[in-house]
Amino acid sequence: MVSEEKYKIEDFNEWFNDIIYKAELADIRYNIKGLVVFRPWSVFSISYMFRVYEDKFNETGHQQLILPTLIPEENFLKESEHVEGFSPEVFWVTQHGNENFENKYALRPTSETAFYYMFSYWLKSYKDLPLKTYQRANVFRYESKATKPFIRGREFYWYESHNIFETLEDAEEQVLEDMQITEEMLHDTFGIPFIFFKRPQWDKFPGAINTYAADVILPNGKILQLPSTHLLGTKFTETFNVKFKDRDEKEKFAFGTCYGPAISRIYGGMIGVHGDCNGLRLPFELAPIQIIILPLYFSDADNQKIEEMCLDIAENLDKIGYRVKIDDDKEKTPKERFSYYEMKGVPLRIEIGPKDIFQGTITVFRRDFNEKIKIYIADIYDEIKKISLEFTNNLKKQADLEFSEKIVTVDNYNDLLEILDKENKIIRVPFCSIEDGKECADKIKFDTKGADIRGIRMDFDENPDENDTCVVCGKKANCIVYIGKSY
RNA sequence: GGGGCCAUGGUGUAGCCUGGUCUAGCAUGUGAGCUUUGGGAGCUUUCGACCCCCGUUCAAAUCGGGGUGGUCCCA
Repeated sequence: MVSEEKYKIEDFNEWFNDIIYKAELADIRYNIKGLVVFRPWSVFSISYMFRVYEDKFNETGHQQLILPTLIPEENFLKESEHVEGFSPEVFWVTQHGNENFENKYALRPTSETAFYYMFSYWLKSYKDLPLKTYQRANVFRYESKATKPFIRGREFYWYESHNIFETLEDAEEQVLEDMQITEEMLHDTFGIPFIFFKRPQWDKFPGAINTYAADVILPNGKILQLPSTHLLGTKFTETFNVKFKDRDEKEKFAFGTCYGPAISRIYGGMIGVHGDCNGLRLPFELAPIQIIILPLYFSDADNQKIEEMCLDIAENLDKIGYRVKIDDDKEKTPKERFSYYEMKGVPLRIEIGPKDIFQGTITVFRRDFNEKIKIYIADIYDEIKKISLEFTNNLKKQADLEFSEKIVTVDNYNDLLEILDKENKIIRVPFCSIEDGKECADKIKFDTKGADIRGIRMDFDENPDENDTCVVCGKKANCIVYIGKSY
């Protein structure tokens, strides 16, 4: 692995590819481009993410469904903006055996056109609303950009939640709930800082009235879009004839939202945000092994006693409920085993050697601070409990600090260009409008070779001063936007 | 969609420009054995590779064409 922190910042791509391979997260040698094999170490954490997300959906009144992977072309073609947005990326299933299907089927790139087709059967009365559903699914998009394990694959794994409501206000409430869920999952549970933005009108989900998305900043300053939620209004309900009879006995179209946390991509983002020059760092709850115990044998030591102590502690920790493993591989020196488990992101490592036996201690290495501490045997379980409870929060605090340092406020166009060109930073500036400021956005994109207006933040109100002007066109600024280059 | 770079054992690479000496070097890994073990151990031994097709040539890992795959940058 690398010896300098700056490696991760300056050559994040190399770091990422390296860690994917060395920590055995994914195997990219599967012989279809953009489709990769997820290996046990990543699958464990990803499964955990799915579970906590599922609990959260259930808790907030969503019902779980399973819909088919194939979507008939006729469903897909119904909503024109949706078609236009997704068509270039759709995988089509066109034949069975050697015979062509009369009408082809899409491998779902997203499932609005499957859900709304069914909603039209299910929705009859205002009493059926709200109808909040979700499914766990793999979806397929033929990405033309370079693919990257977890971050951008042609098949990825997500939850998609599709909800319909009586009123636009109810739907808007749902968007807020989706943001709250994102905060609790990504930030509180996985320790990933982000900002939720309302996207500019020219950068919406195909078929949405408004799009809101969480942006994460990777160590190289590039932005990774994580969960997004979309206010669909009546676009899909009108297209699919999803109507209900209201209290006033009139038929009305329901109002829809959709929310799509791509778990595989969240995992990729988490790896990037928490990792360091020694490899992965995983939140305590997400680590496949939470505590690794290493006996340090010496030819002139009481190795049997060391071994017994390791077994004893392992057994007790296991009873308490930690995921523990002993690695007593005598072929590998301590150094090698240290590095290996640090690289894999195991949160805590217990070392027990002759010195520990002599002193009545164990040595604990904690991956959140990368430091070793001595703990007296009598205090082991209390201390480990304490560390385990604060571990994830420490990762989160470190990530929050890095995140805040990556955002720079500027008030003129030259500074904006300079910083976007030279530093791995996100810019915060006054801007004319995310409704009709596309010309200014295009100019920025052109001048900076690719930076986008990410939108206005949703977590709190942020207004420009009276005299603030758009850094591009000089008109009165009506919003504060954030600008950066995306993955 | 446009452009650059790359493809050699399980992995990372040298060799390619200037074809022959390549029976393909090095590191790591793998199997066996001994000594080690508090921050990627040492010795002995074993196994293991030139992406595919076509062409040039007496001769191709090396040159040319095509394909496939990877990777990075730009829209």
